[in-house]
Amino acid sequence: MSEYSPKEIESYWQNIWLKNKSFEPKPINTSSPKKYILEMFPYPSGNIHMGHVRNYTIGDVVARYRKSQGDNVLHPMGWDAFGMPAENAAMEKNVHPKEWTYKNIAAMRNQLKSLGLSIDWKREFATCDPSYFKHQQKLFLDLFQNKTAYRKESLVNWDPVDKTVLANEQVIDGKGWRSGATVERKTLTQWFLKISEDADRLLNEIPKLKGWPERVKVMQENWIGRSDGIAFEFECLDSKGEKTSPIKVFTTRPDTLFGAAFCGISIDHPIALSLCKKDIEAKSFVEKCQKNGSTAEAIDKAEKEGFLTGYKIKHPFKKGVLLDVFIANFVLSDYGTGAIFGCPAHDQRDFEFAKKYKLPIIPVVCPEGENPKDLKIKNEAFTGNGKIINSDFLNNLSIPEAKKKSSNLLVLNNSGIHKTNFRLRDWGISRQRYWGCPIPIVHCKECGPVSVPEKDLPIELPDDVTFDKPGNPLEQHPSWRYVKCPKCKNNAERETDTLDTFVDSSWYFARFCELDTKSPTNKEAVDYWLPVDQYIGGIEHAILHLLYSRFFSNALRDLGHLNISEPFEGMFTQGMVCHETYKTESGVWVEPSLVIKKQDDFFHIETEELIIKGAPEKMSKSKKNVIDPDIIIKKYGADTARWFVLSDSPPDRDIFWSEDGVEAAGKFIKKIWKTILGLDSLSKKEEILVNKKSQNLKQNNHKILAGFTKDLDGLSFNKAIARLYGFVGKASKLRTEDRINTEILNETLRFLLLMLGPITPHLAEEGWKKTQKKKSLLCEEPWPKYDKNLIKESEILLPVQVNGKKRAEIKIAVGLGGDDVKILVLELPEIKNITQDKKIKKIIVVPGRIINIVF
RNA sequence: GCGGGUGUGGCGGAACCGGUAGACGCGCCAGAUUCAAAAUCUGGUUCAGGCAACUGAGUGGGAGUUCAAGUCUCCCCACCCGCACCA
Repeated sequence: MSEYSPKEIESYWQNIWLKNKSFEPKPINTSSPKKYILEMFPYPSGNIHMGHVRNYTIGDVVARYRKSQGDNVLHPMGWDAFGMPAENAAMEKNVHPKEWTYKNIAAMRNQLKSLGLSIDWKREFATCDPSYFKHQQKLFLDLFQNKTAYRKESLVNWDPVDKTVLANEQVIDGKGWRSGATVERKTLTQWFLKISEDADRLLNEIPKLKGWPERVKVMQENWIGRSDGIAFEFECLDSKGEKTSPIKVFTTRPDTLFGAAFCGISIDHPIALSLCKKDIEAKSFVEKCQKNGSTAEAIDKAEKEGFLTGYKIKHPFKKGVLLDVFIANFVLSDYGTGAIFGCPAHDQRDFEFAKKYKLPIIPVVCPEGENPKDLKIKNEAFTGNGKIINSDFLNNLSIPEAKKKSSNLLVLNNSGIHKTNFRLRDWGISRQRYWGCPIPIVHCKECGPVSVPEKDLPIELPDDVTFDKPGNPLEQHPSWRYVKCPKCKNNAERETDTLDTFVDSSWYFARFCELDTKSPTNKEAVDYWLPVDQYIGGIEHAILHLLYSRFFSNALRDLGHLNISEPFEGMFTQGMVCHETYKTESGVWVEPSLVIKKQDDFFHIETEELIIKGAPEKMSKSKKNVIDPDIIIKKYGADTARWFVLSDSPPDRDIFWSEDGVEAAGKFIKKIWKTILGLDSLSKKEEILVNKKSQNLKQNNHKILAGFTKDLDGLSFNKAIARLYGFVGKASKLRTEDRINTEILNETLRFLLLMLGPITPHLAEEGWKKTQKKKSLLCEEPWPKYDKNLIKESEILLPVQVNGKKRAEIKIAVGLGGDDVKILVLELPEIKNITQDKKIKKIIVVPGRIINIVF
């Protein structure tokens, strides 16, 4: 075959690799170093999209390259298969979630295989396989036993029509995204994992994550949000002036206590709750606050408001001073103690509150260089550094000194305790849904929540369910739901909540190490393979998935399933795949394939309407700017698609899909194929003599290979591909009359094929078979070695500057010393012209770099 | 508001430690081939001026350090992303 035909060769090689077990790793006792390469597993929506193509191509290049470098590579694939879309499909299309999911998996598996990925498919599993979630249930029971998993009441977004709990992002303008019903705040008993207990470790280990992008680490740090402060008590008087139980507050700024103007408590603080029972106004204020949404915008817009309770607190340092206690809408109930003291001069929220209620604004920190007497807090609170003023015994201290001194006093006199608070809350894992991993707990009136005995695992989902009624079908399935208590054998009920799908994806990477039937992980296998050396996925999982996985690894270590706490040694976040967007004048999105360009304007192919070209945006169905990978693979082949998503842009940046770009990639793939055949036929000419051109070619071979290797090591695929363009360009120009030495030609061809291997594996493999005498597979070949001595030049072209401006070039021998170079340079006609009668101050010679003449 | 990132030709992007700015690709222009087109091949392409050799300007803007700055320092500007009443 001389015509390049991806359709035939791609599926041919995919089958050969599979038959040959090329991508199954060697046994774990091998002497070669291990490399675990993993891309985030996909949700089986039914079709792969370009984001997957990019993600999995990047991973595949790394995996294939590492393998050729002699590493024992694990590169598995699976399915994040539980979750809402399957239930939505069940409701909309009347198809069972299980059937829908497995059908999608089958389709997507084929699509992924058509990309020619070096996956060990033997390890494939879906999180909805009972053989997977059986072990997850066991893990849950372990976590329940060691009290990492627990139940508590919590406020949830409740959709009264769909009878389900909604995630925050499913609440749009206070209404359920599907039903449109007004969402209620409801208290439900939910399962939680104590991730907050691990907060310090999760934070402290971030700097150790050397192979992670800086921004992901910063995002996690912010998310965990540690703050160190002090919790202490205010003595409290009720509206009759009688002493009641003290109010406990948390602050990071005890140094500003002398600026305190009020005390704020949250709407569900015990004092607020008891007040609501007696006071209608208090009650209506609290209700008003509750109605206000919890979305970011609602919070942003909400004015700071409070309700004067009549309670007063005693200032701990100022004898006889009493401050009002307000129920305040901006005090969070689930952070700190749900109560604060307000210092308007040095906290923006307190400042706004004080303005509204005309409370005193006393500055207690004076910025450096300002006169305390002139100091006025006008439009915003001052949160910067300075010296303490207006604060009695704290005066003239620095902020840290004042913090220390006031804290010590609070510890002595006001039950103060040094405390660290985290923004990170415990992880709510209950979902009132059918298509998720059942929680293996039975609720018994006598015994409480009881673990299902291990021998009864897995608790599978019942198949005979319908989705015509709102709510969780598990609740409406009596034979599944009503069981005997494993402990006392009395009537009891199964837990009908299922697990958040983030639980499924928090340990799948450990399961891939070995699909052990007896236990969640195989100790020997995880000890060998983990941590994942290179994890690759989208930035959208920068916080939750990665944080949960880090937490889970540590929890699993405590349970003896692993011996690492950090699961991902290297993390890489690839950019999105974007495409131009088109809209009609009335704002309706239009598919790019329906748009035609005439001169400088765009028109609809069918309706001939004027079309407005919008900014390139992430491919999404709603914007109708998706390109189906299937179509691209059918038209150009997988190698072209792989080439395109790797070329042009660095992998961590967004790429812009363009028809011209793919077209060009397709053309170049064909050119590579022709070049392979050309080199092959040239190399049959038996040239023994080594001429200048041969030598140049040999040097080029080794130079390109050295650069290409460096690029792959640094994940700079766009640069690697740019090198290949040059390499192939040069190789394609070689002619019989050049009389290139056969051995060197063979080397050119061999280097080319091996470099192509990770990027366009089918093309490379086909070329290998056709041109190399060895019967081996290219994907089993070791990476070629370049000769460092060959890369060194004997002569180099150096730029010559005059006063920092390039004026000439000079070719000199590499080892030539400074003074010799100076003499040569001054003889150059271009330089003579300029320097003529001028006095030269000095000549700078940077060996191998540049020459600069200064006058 | 806080935090992070980015800014280089018409476009995507190269440029190691400060040392020839614009590699490579797209697009565009010219030529070869062809009856013609497609495909392919060859060459050109930062901008301005010039027939040309050449000259001047140029990495978001401004200052600075240096023989030399896209790269280092300071101050601005624009855009993107994340978080956001966390006391």
